[in-house]
Amino acid sequence: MITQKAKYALRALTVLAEADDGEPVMISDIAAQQKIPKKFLEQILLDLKHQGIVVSRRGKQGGYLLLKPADMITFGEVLRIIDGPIAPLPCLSITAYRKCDDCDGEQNCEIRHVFAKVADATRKVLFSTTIADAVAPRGAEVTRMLA
Amino acid sequence: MITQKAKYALRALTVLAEADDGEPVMISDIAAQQKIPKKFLEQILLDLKHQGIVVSRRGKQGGYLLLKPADMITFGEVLRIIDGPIAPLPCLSITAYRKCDDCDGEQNCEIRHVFAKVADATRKVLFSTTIADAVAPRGAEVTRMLA
DNA sequence: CTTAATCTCTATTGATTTAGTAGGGTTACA
DNA sequence: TGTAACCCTACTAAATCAATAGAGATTAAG
Repeated sequence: MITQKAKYALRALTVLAEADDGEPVMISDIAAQQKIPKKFLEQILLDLKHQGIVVSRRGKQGGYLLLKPADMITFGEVLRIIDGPIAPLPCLSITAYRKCDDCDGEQNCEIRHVFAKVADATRKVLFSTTIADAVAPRGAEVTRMLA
Repeated sequence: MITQKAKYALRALTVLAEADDGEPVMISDIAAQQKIPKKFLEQILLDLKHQGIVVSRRGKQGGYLLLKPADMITFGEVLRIIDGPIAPLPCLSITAYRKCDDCDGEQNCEIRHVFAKVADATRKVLFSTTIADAVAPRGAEVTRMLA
């Protein structure tokens, strides 16, 4: 299960993706629109800012904007920032590798082998889907495939 | 990330799969062989027993045995018992479906749509791999595919 | 029939994570 | 210079994780 926080982050980004270019969106607007507790959303957007996903403008007329185009922001990178490693085992994580203390001999660990396949399949989906895909009207994906 | 408990469960089952047919294996032997805290393993095996994965014999010469052949026990069903739902969102769970309180209109929820693909991919791997696969010598899978 | 070995079950515990809340501090537009 | 907005840190209640503890039930062996 992904955390509530990650769900909030993804929803918030879709709001930013739908905003007019260069027009900052206020935290309170995003919170209201997506029913996200405002103070919690603040933290989330701050994280996303620190990790180079969004930028902010302070003071009156301030708010948040996407730093990169929506079709350059993948679900995978957002999940990594908010929820941490994608991999189901520490010894399979790309960003936070840690040897399993029990299984010695990773090459021979069949459990690892199975979960490596899970991790691959998961990454394929998460890193090939972007915020733009989440905003696109229904059927857009199919349309793109036929083009 | 799967829990430590799930990893222990899978390892314990591979030990049972490797035991001679009809020969019960004691908790302490499994614990020693796989470096699992014995009392913790007790609980795990009890769970697996209640869920019809293994059977036990009490008293002297007692121990645990697989209830089904190892190639009929999938990683997926073990994970469900120990860690709960496979799906990354409650609204995608087969065994523990729960409507997301925020996203109304599941058909139109694009986040759900993306994670549905993740869930499908994960299930494909987890329910097509069995304890027998985890015990089989390296390369067995390839051999089977070429046959 | 007693004893020791073995599984059975429930409760408890400490650490960590999750999902927020709280409350100032800082910036910048008007 | 006021005040609307983001910035940042700390705190907390509840749940989950990874065990540990200990009494009870069952069975094989002597």
